[in-house]
Amino acid sequence: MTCIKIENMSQYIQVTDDESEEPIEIPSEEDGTLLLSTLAAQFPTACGLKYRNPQTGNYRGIRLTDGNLHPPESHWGSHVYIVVFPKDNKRKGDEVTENISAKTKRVDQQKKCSDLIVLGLPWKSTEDDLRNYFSQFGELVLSQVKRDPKTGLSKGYGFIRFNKYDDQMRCMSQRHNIDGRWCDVTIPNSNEGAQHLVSRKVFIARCTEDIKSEDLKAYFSRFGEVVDVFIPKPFRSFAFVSFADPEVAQSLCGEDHIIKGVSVHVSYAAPKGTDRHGEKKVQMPSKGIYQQGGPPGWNPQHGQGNPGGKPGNMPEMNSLGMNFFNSAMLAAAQAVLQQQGWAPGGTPGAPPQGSSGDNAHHAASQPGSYSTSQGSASNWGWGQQSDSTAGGYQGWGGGATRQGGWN
DNA sequence: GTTGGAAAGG
Repeated sequence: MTCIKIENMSQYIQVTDDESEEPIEIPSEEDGTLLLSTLAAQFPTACGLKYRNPQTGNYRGIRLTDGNLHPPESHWGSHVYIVVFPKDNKRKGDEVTENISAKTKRVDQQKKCSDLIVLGLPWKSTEDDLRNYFSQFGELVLSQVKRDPKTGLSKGYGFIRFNKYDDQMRCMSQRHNIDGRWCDVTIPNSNEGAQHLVSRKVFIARCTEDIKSEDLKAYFSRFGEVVDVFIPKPFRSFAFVSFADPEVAQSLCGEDHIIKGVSVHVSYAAPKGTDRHGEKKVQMPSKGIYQQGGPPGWNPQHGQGNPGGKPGNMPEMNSLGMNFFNSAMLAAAQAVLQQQGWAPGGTPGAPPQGSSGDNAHHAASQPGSYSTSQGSASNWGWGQQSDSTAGGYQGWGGGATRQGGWN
């Protein structure tokens, strides 16, 4: 008489703590029971199991004796079992709906998240540096620095991703000083998601050629910290000014200001690549606006550092050290200011952090050294200004805006 | 006559 050995009754049981999620499969014992300890290995505080009875739609509890969970019939079947946790004081219904809505919310948050590009990184920044810095906004699920595959050198940008949309939005809503460089975080190749953010940047119309970037910075700094000025070359009678605080930018829009005796108009900076009517600009493929027949040239010899450059505040002066404001103009300007309710001189927010003679060195050793615009926020470029020729860069702070983005 | 500068993932 032979005993028929029932071979390996053990099976994998589908278990989850959330019905809206993928179950995990955990093994039963050979006698067909499931050890609570096996369950607890996956769900540490679990105290039992239940499953939905397909006939009634009700939950059924699983028998538990001595740390063994017993299959509802002779076997576990193909049910998906739900982990039961100690209840605290909560009513059952509350807990279930709470769990579900919390989970739904989390999933929603994740779905709304996207990879974010970080532009303007210091050359030396590593994945760890990014992670360390950006973790202050929330948990990161991605941190990478793009490098030249050959040399391994950073290309000066990278990608991060948050788990929570809220974290992502908080992160995108400000600029970041990473190791002395101002960096922007945006959604790559798209404005979506950043659309509702207010621009930090204003468009300055009716500029004259003798309004230099340092004039603009000196003037607009009274309203708030100016983090970038851009004047297109060749001269086109307009400029851009970016503030650390978007609200400052917004508050100036629509106003006329007198700078060096010239009435300039401040308005919203249209997203790049559109004009003020929001029309997309079409550019002939072969002819760039920069130079004949080629991609925008990038001039490595310009740039770098700030030869005789003088950081810090200077009054309304040009590179020759002349004071542009005669007192009549000053009075006029201040009258305008007062009429507009502006208090001169206030500069809220942290000052640009200097510390980056350093980057120039890195930059110098970079391939293709497009490091020109990576001047530190504290570099004023007084020196560059005077000998400026075509193609010269004349801002200072780490390239505030990039293609396709607000700033 | 008045809307941008380097880099956007193999």
